[in-house]
Amino acid sequence: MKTPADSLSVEAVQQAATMLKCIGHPIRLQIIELLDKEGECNVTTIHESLGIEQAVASQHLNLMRDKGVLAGRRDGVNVYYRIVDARVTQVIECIHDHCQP
Amino acid sequence: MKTPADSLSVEAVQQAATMLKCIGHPIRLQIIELLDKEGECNVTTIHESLGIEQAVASQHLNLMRDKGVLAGRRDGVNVYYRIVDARVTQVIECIHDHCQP
DNA sequence: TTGACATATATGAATATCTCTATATATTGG
DNA sequence: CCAATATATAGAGATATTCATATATGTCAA
Repeated sequence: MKTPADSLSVEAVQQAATMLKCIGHPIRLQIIELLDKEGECNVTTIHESLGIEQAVASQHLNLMRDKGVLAGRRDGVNVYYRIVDARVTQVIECIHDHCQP
Repeated sequence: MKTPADSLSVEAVQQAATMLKCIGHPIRLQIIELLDKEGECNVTTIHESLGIEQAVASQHLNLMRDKGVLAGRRDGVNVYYRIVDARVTQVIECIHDHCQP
């Protein structure tokens, strides 16, 4: 049985919900998948890999960066994004473990 | 390094995104928390515990049931909801492990 | 059957999300 | 500086969410 200590605070629930909502979108989840696999990708790689418009990729990337899920690092003309929220990595691996056929 | 086998199919990504979006809402995540802790709850317990309108609780519960996250069982005048998507339980426990202060 | 209680649904308004097109900004090579 | 490439942003239209109010439905006891 669970104990009261297993409950998250209201703020923790809010934060967790924000993070989950952030990755709870097909395109964004695919981006997370790609970044989890590749470690780091620039915008062009992402939008070409997923077959989506560059602007759409950029918008989703900026959204996830604003929520603290991703971070971007500019290298010359490219911006490389990576996952910075460790919870996201954990959730993704959890899903890999439990969503495979 | 990851292998191609670590990637989810497009359908699996869609399914996973739907599930994550489902629990990526403060009220729904709190409901999940409660059900994970208590095992089963009726609508009144949920809406009173969370301090939300009965109709709102019912709406979120029906949404999650429609997405296959929850199931309800009627016992007389009450309907008891429980988590039926094992992935959700895993993700919640994962979040507990990584979101505590 | 009627009343009381629990749950579900309809509806609408406010707000948010999503994606497209077009354009702007940034960086570098020449 | 200029051209080329990469990335970001603005604006708008379509769609989806969210939550409140009101009402409907279901169950049981008397």
